[in-house]
Amino acid sequence: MEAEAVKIAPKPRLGGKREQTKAANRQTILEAARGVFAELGYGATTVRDIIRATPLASGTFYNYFQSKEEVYQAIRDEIALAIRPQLREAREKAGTVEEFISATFRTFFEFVLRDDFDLRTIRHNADATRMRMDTPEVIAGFEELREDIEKAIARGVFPQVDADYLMASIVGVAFEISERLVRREKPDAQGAADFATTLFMSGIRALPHTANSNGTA
Amino acid sequence: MEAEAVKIAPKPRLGGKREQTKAANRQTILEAARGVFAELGYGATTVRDIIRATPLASGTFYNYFQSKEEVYQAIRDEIALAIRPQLREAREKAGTVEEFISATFRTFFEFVLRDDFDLRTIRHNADATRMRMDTPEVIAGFEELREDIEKAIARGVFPQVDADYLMASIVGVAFEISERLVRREKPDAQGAADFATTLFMSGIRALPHTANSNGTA
DNA sequence: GGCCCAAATTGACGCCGTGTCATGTCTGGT
DNA sequence: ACCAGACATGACACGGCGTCAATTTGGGCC
Repeated sequence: MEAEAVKIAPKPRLGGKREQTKAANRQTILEAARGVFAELGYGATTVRDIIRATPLASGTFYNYFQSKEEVYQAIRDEIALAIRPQLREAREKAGTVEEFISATFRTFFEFVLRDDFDLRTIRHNADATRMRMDTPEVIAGFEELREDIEKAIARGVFPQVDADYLMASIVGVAFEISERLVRREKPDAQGAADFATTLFMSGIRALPHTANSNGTA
Repeated sequence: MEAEAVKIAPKPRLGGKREQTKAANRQTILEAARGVFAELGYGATTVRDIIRATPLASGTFYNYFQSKEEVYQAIRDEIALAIRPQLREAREKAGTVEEFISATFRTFFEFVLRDDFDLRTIRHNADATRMRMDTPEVIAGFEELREDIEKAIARGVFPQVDADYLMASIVGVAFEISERLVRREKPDAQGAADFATTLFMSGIRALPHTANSNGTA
């Protein structure tokens, strides 16, 4: 028992060629997958398609991922892990409800406009069907939002509302509006954030009375 | 050429056994699919699984649907076609913004609580991943909502807001809250509708200050 | 009833994606 | 130089996929 401790810990040197290759292969697969998902759409993509877009052998794929679902998850999780700190930071700075809400929406919409993965990937679904998948890290982001709301309530910044439903509402509005936002001719993250913020702060009647999706007066 | 016109028009008698069997087969497949989707989850289900839950042969399946996606679409579309008239009727009666919003949410949440298909089907996805698919008829329902909002604006009932974003917001809140609603120990459609309605009418600050998802004071 | 054609059903078939595993190759430690 | 273990490889067995020639069924017609 005591002697084993020496053999365990396979010394993961950061410069080790082994680790380098592993990391490189993982990235190769992920990048190939991004391309294939974007080209064929998630549904039509097969693990074989991903491997073919790679110099690797089919067996190698399964050393890194169990299925295309897991690859997709990894990609989405990467995105979620990139935006979550930004959202947290934006919300932490908020001293008022309005700042909290406004910063959340603006950060989210700006990120969505920069990241075109979702758009290209999900759209290619057959016909008019739309799809949305929330991976564990995305869902964890939802929970973070709920926690931040609860903290804000505890600090007295927020009224004492149902944090779960409020989180759900923010998430729902953020995702659905962003879907329309990216399709607009001149996508305006700030405008979308203003709309959502006003809605949450004061309701429908306070929304700007001029804007229209077509720009028609 | 001229004689053919007589033969065409295959006389689709409503009592014809042909039509009856076709309709019955279609229903058989749809019901089997509902069961299999609920049991295995959408992702894991194969067309073969659906056929096996049926006395039919594999080839027959393809006389009715092209793929499991199409079966799923048919099921969702059926649901969408069932709720859309209810939503339209509820909104048509509305004389004020509040009635419009309130009726939409209440009707939707009550329907969701009655219909357990989504819940059982989508959940079974591997791990924690969540999924949502919007079929054409569902999307058509979104458009109906947008039209109703535009009509209400034209009638002067609604302020002149961005109907597209407002529709998206209502849809997003409705779906995300309903997801939480069905998981609550004592699901309360009216309570959820009140929450959403208040949010849309007057914003966060007007939300009831007592409710909490856990019921903890 | 008997006849016929078209419509619908059947299930075996060829194709392809899946995940595995025995074999081979390379890395890093001694 | 040598070895052990980690990793890559691709052939393989399995099963789902969509098709299609053969068969059964339905109904119009006499």
